[in-house]
Amino acid sequence: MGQRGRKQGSIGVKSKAKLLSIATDEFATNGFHETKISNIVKKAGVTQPTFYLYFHSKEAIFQELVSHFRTKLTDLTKESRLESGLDVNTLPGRIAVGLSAIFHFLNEDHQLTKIGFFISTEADDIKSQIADLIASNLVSEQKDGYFRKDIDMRIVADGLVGVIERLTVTSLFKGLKKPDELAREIVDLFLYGLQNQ
Amino acid sequence: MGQRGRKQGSIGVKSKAKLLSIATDEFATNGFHETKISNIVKKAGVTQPTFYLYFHSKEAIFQELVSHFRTKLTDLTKESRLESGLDVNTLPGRIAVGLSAIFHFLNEDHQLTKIGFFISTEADDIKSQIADLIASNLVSEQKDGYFRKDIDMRIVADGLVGVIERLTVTSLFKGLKKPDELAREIVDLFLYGLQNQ
Amino acid sequence: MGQRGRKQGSIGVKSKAKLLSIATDEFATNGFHETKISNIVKKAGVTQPTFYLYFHSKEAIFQELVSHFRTKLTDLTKESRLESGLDVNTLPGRIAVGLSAIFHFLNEDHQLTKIGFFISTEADDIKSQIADLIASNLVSEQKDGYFRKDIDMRIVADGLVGVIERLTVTSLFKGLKKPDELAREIVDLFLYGLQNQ
Amino acid sequence: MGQRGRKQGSIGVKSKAKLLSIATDEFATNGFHETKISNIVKKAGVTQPTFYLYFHSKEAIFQELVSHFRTKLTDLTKESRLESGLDVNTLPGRIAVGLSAIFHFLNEDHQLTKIGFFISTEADDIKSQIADLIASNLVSEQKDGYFRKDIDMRIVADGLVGVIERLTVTSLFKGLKKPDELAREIVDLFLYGLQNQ
DNA sequence: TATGAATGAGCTTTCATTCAT
DNA sequence: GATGAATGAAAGCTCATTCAT
Repeated sequence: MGQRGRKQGSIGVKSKAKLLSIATDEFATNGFHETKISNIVKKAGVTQPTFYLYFHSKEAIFQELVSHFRTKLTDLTKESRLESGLDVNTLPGRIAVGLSAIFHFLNEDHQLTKIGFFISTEADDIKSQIADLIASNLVSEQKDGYFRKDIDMRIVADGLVGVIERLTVTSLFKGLKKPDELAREIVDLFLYGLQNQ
Repeated sequence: MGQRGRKQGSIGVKSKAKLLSIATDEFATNGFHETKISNIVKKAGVTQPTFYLYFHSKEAIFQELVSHFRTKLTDLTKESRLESGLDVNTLPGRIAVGLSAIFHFLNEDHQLTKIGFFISTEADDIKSQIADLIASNLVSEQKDGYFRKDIDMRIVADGLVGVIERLTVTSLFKGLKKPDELAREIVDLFLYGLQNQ
Repeated sequence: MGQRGRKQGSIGVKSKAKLLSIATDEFATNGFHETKISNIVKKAGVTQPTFYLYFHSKEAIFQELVSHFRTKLTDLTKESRLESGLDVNTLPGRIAVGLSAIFHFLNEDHQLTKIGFFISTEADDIKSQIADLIASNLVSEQKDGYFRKDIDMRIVADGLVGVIERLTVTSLFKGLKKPDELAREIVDLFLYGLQNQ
Repeated sequence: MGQRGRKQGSIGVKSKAKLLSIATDEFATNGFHETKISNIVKKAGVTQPTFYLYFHSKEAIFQELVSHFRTKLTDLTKESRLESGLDVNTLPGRIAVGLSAIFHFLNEDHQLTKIGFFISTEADDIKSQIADLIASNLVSEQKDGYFRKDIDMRIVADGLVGVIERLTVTSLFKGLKKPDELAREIVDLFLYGLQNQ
């Protein structure tokens, strides 16, 4: 551990934050392997050993970013479960709120989202975890009579994660839609489908 | 004329095919950077210079795999456009056919699919291209009156690609659903939605 | 005046002593290069700059240990010279006394002995110095008629140092023999040899 | 392993031998840590990767040297055991022969001897192993009636190893004595002792 | 008497790639 | 069609040491 793990004054905290922020950019832009510590520290205006004052290794700083992403996202997903006894008319709006919160988070730091969703080796695992949470929410909501019963919620949950992931980059990141709009449109699609009514 | 301007006899063809096949496995399993040429040639039973007889570079062999994937997938997508004047009742089945063909292809070579969809830098680009094609199909099908008009087909197309991508790994690769089932369920979801009718 | 020209109060003295003691353990256990200042200070509960308050450098603290060892050992060796006019019958006992004192010292602090005898670059030099002193003792004792004249006392002295060094680790440190026993047995061997009389 | 372990032509063998020889010098002169691979390859006229073509690591090349030393020395020691039924008058000569062979080997490559006896971490272990072999020889020779029975052969063996080690550097390496002389003098000392007869 | 923060200098190791044969 | 041998270029990481406070 060396000096890592000792108390840090405000200067140290600032240095570490700067390194984290630059690392986020670099990892998101160039991927893990193409990101060089030498480059990060150069942009941060410190030397290589300083980097190792705050992070164990290249893997460690990357992991710190991924873990933060995962925690935030799973928390938001958990919070999106709907209570029972809701008026069916309010359903679309209520679902959209949860989804919108997720899109807000994903939109907050594009670079971090890229890392968590596409760059990290855990990306797949994270998406599965989110899908699990969503599936569990959907099943319980299905039991509450909010949704039709003849559909496999595992498929819906996985599909929803795919939709979120894809629209995040194609629509949200490009500024084509705002989180709330996107949430509303997805809810519309998933609730009512494409059929000509 | 093969790679690098040399004529290749059957031995050369065999070596090249072997290298390609092993490379597919390695890239899919370990990613681009963790895949070492030294490892590929060891498993293929040839030396490093032999590798360079068939491929310009590590990038080149990787690109060969990705391009193949992209071509096959875009072709299949193009073929899935529906002609006009269809009976609306046959619609779900007809859509499912196209989708099923795509899942069949994705299921054919898991490793190649992983490369094209998740490992390659172009993954995002490929998905966008597929989404473009699907969007164009959907819009024209929408004009044919097959779908409701008050929905943004860009969103639907991107979403569909996300659904395909995600369910490919979570369901198809794990053998939980067959291509046809998966196609049918997705069509069901996208046509009729989740609402309790 | 202490190290580096500063007066040292009792706290400083304690810190320095602690550093020295921990350094002894570390150097003896891990060797010079494997011993990290960062490790020493961590175990001592101080920071790196504090270390440099008491010692110029890693070399300096090491040197302090080695010098102490050397001084003590050479002093003991000098004291072991026998006066002339001794009764030949008391000879073995008298020699053993000197040798025993040396073993006592070597046994006092195993870690320090390891450093002085095996780890330091000067180890060889120290042993040569001891051998010189012993040789000079032996030659003068030889002139006093205590030993046979047809033997090269340089060889005997060097050999004796080798014996001391080796038996220190193989016998003394393992607690197999006490200093006095060891001294007596060595004297027996060196005086009378292995021959079947 | 990379390319290591493949068949090597005569050029490769030469490169490896050169690296080994230079490494021996460097390790013996500067110790393990002060020896830099960069220095070894510079002196060998090759680049760093070439080094790793032949050796796994710095540790590995060092180990190769130490193992060779250990094997040679233990073999020689085993061969020095005396058969039973010898004329007691030939004893000193016969013992000296074995000892002389050992000194010849130690004198052959001073640098390698330094590594095996003083630089390697295993040095102590090697000496113990040699002492074990010698002890076993001595005990069996003692049973054959070649030596007095009232002496602990463990002590003699360890002592002898110390004597060998020390005289190797102080006498042999400096050219003060030849292997045979040295062997003879040591035998004289160990058989008859210092006493004035 | 002590520390938080930082660094200069350097080391081992890796890998894609190539040349001569 | 294939190989033994070699390399250019760099990357991650470590450590003793110091400055400002």
